[in-house]
Amino acid sequence: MGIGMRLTDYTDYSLRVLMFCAQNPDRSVTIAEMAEHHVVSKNHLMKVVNDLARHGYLQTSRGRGGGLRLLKNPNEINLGDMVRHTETDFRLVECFDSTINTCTLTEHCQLKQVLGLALKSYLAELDKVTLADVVRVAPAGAPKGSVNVPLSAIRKPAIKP
Amino acid sequence: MGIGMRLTDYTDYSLRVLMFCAQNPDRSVTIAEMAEHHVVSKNHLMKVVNDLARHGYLQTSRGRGGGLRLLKNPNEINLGDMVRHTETDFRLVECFDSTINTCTLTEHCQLKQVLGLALKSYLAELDKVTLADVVRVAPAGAPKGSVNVPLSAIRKPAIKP
DNA sequence: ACATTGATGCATTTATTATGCATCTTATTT
DNA sequence: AAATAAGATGCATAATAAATGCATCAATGT
Repeated sequence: MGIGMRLTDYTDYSLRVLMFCAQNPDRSVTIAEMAEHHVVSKNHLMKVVNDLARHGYLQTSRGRGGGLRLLKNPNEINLGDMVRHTETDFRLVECFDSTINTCTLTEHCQLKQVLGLALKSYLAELDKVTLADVVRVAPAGAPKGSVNVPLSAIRKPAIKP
Repeated sequence: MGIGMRLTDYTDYSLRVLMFCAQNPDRSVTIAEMAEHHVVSKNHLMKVVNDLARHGYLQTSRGRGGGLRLLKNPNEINLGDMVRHTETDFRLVECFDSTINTCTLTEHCQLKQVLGLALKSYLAELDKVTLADVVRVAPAGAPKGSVNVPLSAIRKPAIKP
């Protein structure tokens, strides 16, 4: 069992899109291009890109010559914020709904608070980091255009004794 | 979208089982009892309990009068360890599998490390806490035996603008 | 006009989790 | 010894969420 602390591919691709844009600041990149590069469906990236645009990360333009551009400087794009946007469900254990809860444990149970602190700590760590920190420009002569591997192909089953 | 940082019900119930046992140190508690109290299927709890037993948290005994007992002191049971046991998938973004990866970004991409640090920070926070910290014994006269609500009944859809 | 590119909504597939069922083992009680 | 009360185990099914695909529309440049 366990889905645990895993982030969605959605978040993963959101980050990749931003990284890709950050690495190509001098031009418009297209969804098709990234879909090919990352071996994801265009449709999936569409939504990712669309969401990023809605959140003000990207400027998009249609038609020939169109594509995406970062609207912010990479060093102004915070990973914590990103993850807060793309990951929607931070429910952890919402075992105690105040309206219906009658659990005896509740009054003295600190679980919720503890997990809340842990999550806070997780995000705080990401808050320290910007896109610029994770994307370093490739040095001249680095192999370009190599093909990426789709996430789905490299999923390894969680090993559990 | 987003499953995000949510812990599984499995983890949630694991914690609840331990908490329940911790609150009844003077006797054996049964799975059926907890299933009723927490409104979960016995089958589900069976696995939870079984796993906890395998990991040395619980002593189980069959037959009439049997049930569960904590094998450790609540203050020796660490929440970080617990979560590491019950949550199996800490993959985050395993976008870069060394054996097949040819992504250009990889060499200069710090994403993995950054997310790793964040996770570390999350677990470190839980490492500070023991079962004893989250379970405080109810004061005399507190209402006993009130009924809990199954997680499935209180799931609220994630709201996203 | 046409081609290219993103936008949107809905449908489908896949993965994972949660739950249920059947059967077996172990212990206790009578 | 038989009945009963527990947990152990494996397989099957259902529920949920995520990933992907498809169809159609809107905008923009040539």
